[in-house]
Amino acid sequence: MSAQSEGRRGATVADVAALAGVAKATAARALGEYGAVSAKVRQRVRDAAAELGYRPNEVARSMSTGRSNTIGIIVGDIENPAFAQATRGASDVADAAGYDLILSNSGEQPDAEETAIEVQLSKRVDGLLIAPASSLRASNYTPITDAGRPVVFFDRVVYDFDAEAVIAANRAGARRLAQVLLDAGHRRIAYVSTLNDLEPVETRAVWDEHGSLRFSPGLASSVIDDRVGGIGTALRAAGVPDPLAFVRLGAKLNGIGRTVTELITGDSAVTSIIASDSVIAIHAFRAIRDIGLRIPDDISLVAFDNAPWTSVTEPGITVISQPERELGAMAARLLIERIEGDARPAVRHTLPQAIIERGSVGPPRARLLGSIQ
Amino acid sequence: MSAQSEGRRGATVADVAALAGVAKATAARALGEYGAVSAKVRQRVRDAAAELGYRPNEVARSMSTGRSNTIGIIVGDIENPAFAQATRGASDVADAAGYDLILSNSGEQPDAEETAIEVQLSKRVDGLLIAPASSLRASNYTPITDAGRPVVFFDRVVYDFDAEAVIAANRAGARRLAQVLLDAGHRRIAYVSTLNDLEPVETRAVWDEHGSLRFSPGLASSVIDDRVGGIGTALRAAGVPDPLAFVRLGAKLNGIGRTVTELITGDSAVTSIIASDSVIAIHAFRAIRDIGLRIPDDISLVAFDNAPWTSVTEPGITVISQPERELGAMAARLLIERIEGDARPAVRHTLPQAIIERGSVGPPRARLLGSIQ
DNA sequence: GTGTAAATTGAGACCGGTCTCAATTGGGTG
DNA sequence: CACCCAATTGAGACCGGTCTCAATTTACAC
Repeated sequence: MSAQSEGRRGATVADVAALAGVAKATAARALGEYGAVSAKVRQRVRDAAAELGYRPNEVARSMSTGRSNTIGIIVGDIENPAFAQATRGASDVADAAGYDLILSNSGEQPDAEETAIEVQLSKRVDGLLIAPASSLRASNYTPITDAGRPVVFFDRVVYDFDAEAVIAANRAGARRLAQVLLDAGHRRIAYVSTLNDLEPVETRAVWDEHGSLRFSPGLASSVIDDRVGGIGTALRAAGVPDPLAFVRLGAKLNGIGRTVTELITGDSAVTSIIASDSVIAIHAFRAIRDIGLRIPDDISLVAFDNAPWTSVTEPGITVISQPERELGAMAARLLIERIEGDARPAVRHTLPQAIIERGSVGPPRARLLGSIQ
Repeated sequence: MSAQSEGRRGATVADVAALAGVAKATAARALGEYGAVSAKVRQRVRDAAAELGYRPNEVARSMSTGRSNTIGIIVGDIENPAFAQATRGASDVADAAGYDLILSNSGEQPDAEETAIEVQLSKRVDGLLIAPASSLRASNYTPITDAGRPVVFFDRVVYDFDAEAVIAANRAGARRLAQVLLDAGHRRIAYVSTLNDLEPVETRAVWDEHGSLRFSPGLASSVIDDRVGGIGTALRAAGVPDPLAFVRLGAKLNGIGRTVTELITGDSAVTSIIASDSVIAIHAFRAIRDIGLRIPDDISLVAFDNAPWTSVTEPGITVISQPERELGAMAARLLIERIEGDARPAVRHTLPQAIIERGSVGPPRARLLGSIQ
């Protein structure tokens, strides 16, 4: 007792066995619910365990079984509500199946992600759930399969790595969002994202036989790749001459306002904006208000990500809502199946997005520049 | 090589030692950077390790050192942005110090929290970071100290448990928020929280010699305890007769609108509302708009939690912003210090909150009931 | 009462590191 | 060149479980 309160090492199977008067192996069987033990002995062992306050040492168990009942999850930034929701979904599934989650933030840096993976593998996680920092850097993930561990990607895909993935139907969602604007009469539609992709998008565009826009090589984020592709496809189908003219990648967080202002008031004279996420949307919303324009009368604004605030502004913002939580949950389910033996070929699962139409889309207004300032 | 790609167990120190032609102990020393090894041997071992693709097994290391370099973190719900931010803060600090985070969600259920703690202790975490599900249930945490592990609470405090804690200055913040309303002339000030506390608050109120409001026993959440205490103290100091009259705890998420509507239009005829968090605030905001009232002309609304949307509504909402990230970061710092030997007596650290005044507070308006409907 | 198969129990190796302790090697000094 | 002390290396125990295999007990049939 005093030993216990002094923070000493807790009781072990050997201690329990000694108190119960049986062999270590027997006590272990009774405690671990494996192998055959007579009812009488089991009870005796359990009583002994209770008396000593025995708590199984999972580290030791992992040591001999090679299984840790732990899953590694690597997200860009847990503060990002999308990742937080996906993590919650994964956590609930993992929890129900008896797994724990080791969380790492990559900060969207492939190098940081690489070390995070290394650390997690060292800790002998049974599998990994990853929102890839870059869809282009397949080399980050080979150590995982080399170590014989399964990995499931979520939210994003890695182009040249054969692994299960669960993503949202961004291409369809983007097409839908663009269509809403097109239907309202817009032709000058901008898309703003913070994705930092070095090379210009235009030169990589490839239009396939169905008139669908693809990129080669793909964009650094498969999400943005799908969205730009979907928007471009929709615009071109509607006969818009240069579908990629108003795509703005690589916006800096504190430069979004300026980017938006330029798009609206500059030569581009855009009449509507698609924000790639709610952070961009909020900056765009403020920028539009700051230059004295009104939504949807002067400018239409739509966005990905059904953030709480989009329903509370006046007007509410038309958005695409993402199945974030289910993304994480499904990825976790798939991963656990693989951990427990499933060896079917990897497939990419695509979860539908929903459009939530609110009041931020109206007909385009003729060039505004003159009336401003 | 083929063994590796077949997902076989990786190389061990013994394998490396054999290849380098030294004893296991020597290889371990060279690899683990402990003990003395000649430069020549160290190089030979490193080369061998590289050749075999050796990756240290942290589980085995934990087994013999008793240290896991892992910290358990238990939050109510990682989807809650406050917890997500605190977790990020903790994660960054932990990461820099070489620790990993095992994340659990308690769902604010003390029983779930108890099992989460049990599991984490079984995994031999070096210490725990906990946002307590209940400030009243100290018994949940005795297993931690019994196991000789340190624990640091954050966001909330546990009244009868002696452990380090990092919390925000909610009492001061609440007083400040109430004062803003009092200064604008309000006397009928409501406070709405979803905290589910069984017993009525009034009967537990204790006014100390300085005129400060305390509760005995304390409220189930020390955060709400501090806030109600702060508000009550401010109201009483301003001569408001029954400071607790419009405190509404236990609001159900989908009943917030009704609660708010009743507070405004019912007998209470409240002229201002303090929302305990941004979710309540958003419901209140909508409810107020739905009954056709305007902020701040008809009703003043203030809230805890500087959620993004509060800056984008018209008008913006006056809020108290919480140092969430720093809460987690500081808690992690303190925990790691304790893990690494610090044994100073536990203290409670209080981080300041900031008030952000926007446009949601105006002078009170005379009873509105007649003009509604 | 005896034989046989099944059930239960015990002994000890093993997982992959760390760590203690003794043995060996090496360098410097007189 | 012998001697002493420090540095380096090796052998093997240990952490706390699991698991294999052999020994022992039990149950049941004849």
